[in-house]
Amino acid sequence: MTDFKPKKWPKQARSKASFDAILEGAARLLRRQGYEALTTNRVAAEAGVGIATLYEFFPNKEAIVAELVARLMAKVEANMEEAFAEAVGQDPWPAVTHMTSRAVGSLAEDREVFHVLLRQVPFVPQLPVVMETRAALAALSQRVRITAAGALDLPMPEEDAWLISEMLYNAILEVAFLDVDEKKRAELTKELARLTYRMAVGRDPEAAGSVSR
Amino acid sequence: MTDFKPKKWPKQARSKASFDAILEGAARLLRRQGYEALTTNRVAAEAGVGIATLYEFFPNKEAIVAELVARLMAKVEANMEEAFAEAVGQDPWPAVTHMTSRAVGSLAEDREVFHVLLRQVPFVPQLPVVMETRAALAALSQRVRITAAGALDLPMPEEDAWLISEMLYNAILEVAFLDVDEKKRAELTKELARLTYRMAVGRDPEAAGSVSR
Amino acid sequence: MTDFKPKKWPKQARSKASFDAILEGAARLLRRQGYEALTTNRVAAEAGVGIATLYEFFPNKEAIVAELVARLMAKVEANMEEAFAEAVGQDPWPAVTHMTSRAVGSLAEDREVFHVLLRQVPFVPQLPVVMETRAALAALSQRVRITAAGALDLPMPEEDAWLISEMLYNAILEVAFLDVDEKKRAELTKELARLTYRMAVGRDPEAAGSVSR
Amino acid sequence: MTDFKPKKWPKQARSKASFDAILEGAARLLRRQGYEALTTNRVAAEAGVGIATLYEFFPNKEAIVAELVARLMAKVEANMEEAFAEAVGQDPWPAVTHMTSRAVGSLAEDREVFHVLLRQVPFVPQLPVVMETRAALAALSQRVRITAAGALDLPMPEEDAWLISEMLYNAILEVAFLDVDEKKRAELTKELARLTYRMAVGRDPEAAGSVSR
DNA sequence: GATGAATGAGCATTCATTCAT
DNA sequence: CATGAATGAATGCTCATTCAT
Repeated sequence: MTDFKPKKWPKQARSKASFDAILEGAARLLRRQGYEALTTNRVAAEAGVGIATLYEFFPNKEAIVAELVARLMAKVEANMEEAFAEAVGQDPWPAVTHMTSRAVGSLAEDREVFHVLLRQVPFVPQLPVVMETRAALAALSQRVRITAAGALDLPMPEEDAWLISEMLYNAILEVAFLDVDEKKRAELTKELARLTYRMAVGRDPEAAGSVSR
Repeated sequence: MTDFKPKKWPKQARSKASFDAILEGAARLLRRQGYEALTTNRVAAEAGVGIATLYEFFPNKEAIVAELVARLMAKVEANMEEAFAEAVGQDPWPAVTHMTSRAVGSLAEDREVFHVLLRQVPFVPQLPVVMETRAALAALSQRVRITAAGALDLPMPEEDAWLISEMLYNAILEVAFLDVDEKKRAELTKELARLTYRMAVGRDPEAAGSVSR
Repeated sequence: MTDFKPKKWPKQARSKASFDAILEGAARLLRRQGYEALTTNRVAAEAGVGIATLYEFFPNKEAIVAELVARLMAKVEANMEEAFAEAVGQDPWPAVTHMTSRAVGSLAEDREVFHVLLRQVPFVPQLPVVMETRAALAALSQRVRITAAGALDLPMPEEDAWLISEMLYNAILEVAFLDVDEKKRAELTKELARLTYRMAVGRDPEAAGSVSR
Repeated sequence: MTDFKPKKWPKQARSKASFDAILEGAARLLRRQGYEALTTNRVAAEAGVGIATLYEFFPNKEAIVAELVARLMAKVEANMEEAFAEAVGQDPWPAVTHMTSRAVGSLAEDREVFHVLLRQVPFVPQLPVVMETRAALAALSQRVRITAAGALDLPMPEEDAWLISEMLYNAILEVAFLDVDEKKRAELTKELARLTYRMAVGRDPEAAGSVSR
């Protein structure tokens, strides 16, 4: 029904600037006032472009939000892939710690915007780009469990994996959304990784005798 | 700013009926059309009362939603308290299983409404009644850890407890929101309890020997 | 696609007044400025009601126009039926004169509005109520030909009847739309009747030896 | 108020092509979507020229339509003049048949476009070029009456001529607009000529004996 | 206690037109 | 000669809320 894609992509430098200004204006508005206050006229005003320019690029309000989500998620995904590459070959415990930290970190950079987008905008959680990013997270927890030596088998591997990824995803969001200093967030992130490890492997990563290999 | 309380409570049977009809109408509309379609005029029409009657009882749209949330949450809390009472004296593993199951079950009864309310309405997660219910869950995970014999110590008890309750809360919601048959939901719920136990205690509840190592 | 019926009909006297004011406002605007100037906000302003009141009764602009057409056409049809009753038993020539005159007269009363509606509004000629009124006119020319004694047969009765009614319909409109005094219009109307008679019967109604019976 | 003339006429071949493309684009759009869908941006897109190029040639939307009308009407008029020349010296009945047929034929070629232009665009019927073409038709009916031997006198020659030309003009349009095969259209056209003859002369062109009574 | 008619501020969206390149 | 990015005034329409009955 609603079209979530831009009408056309900017080609010239001049239109690229307008396009970006619109997305930045929308982000600023979301951050300051929430989704209910996001109106197309306000976005245009905030972006410093005419309302008609906005509609030159986007077919409707939803498409602006969707494109903003896509851009933000692209950053998150890039971060996650980088983290994944860095984690290759590491032991599972440092690996999960590192990746969780990168996930939280990349969301925390724009935490107010992510908070509004992911928790207040009805259609955002169903956006393909969001679901794909969640899928990447699901892979993460799987990987931990499989790599960890002596991991206790879970009786319903598929279901447990789903549950763990749901829990991890939501907890990552909650930690990222928190308005705390970075030290505190880092502590929480480490504990989150620990709890994930406990779920996936069945014991504490730092318990005596738990070193893999 | 917004007033989340009813203007006045119904005294006579006649007004009680209108009051209830409004809340039920709102719930039906949320279930069928989501929050975006919830308008005061439609609620009144769906409830079969005049729009002015609606405003006789509620100062604004938000107050209707808040009161609906309060009623639904009251049921959840009642269920949880009952479950808590039943769990007294049980071992931690059956206790957490039982309580998780009751939590999921009471939310699943009205899952579409809860889904819309808790994930699409901006102000609902911040409503006191919701935050209180979440606090109850925090207690649950704490209790499990403390009661379990030989539980592995967590390095940041307060933070870990918060994280576990966040994860449990969100996962309970996700499981309750799922459109699956009750058998499947029960399985997922049991696994959710297991994962919570693993997080809180540091080992699987059904692992051979109940003390790690 | 578009809905041409009022959303709801006024029940109380108060709303009846608003409903009528809207239609009258629309008519005034059409008369003064034409269809292009007919905007919902202007209609509401002209009618002296709030824009929301207008939308309380009509689902869209087209429905206002359609209802206005319906009301005007009802008057025309009533006039035509009356004229028909009066013409029963008369000779064809006075009968067709009389009926043409009534048709022209009832359209001329609101000639500017009819002009705009029937010649400038894309969907009006296709409106059922308009097509029905035209059908009534078709019957008229048929009747003349059949009743007139010694009428020369037309080689394609159906097609000729259709053509005559098209010509009569359009000429009635043109005569009614003319901005002339009533005497002049009456003269033209009589001549129009004469020409119609000539078409249908094949000779002049006042030619020597042309008296029927 | 509105300017109905092109801003400038194309001189070079390149601009001639743009100019023509714009008019053809407009015609295609009118045919497919009607006047309401005719926007300058769409015309430019359909024509494959930039919007600014369109405004290079035409001062506004109306001028495009007016020029399109002028071109179409020029074809009709050319046809009519040719037909007139061919009819010189013929008897009135074959003459009127021939000319009516040519009129209908030239309109029918572009019937959807003519339909939209002449019945849905407010200012088109008042355009000088249209009124001139109508005037040509008035001459036709006059000519028939005067040339026909033993024509019955009409009491108000001027008014009757005007009425006949109105009726003929509108009927020609209606027959041309009809979505029927060419054979059917030819039949209707012949009957239309017959009815015109009957109006103008007062008897059927094929009645036994060419003098009434 | 209950009603429904009435409302205006505000929203998403369109369109003819301009102007710098 | 040609362009496309940019625009603001204006349009159709919705919605939470009030008020006279």
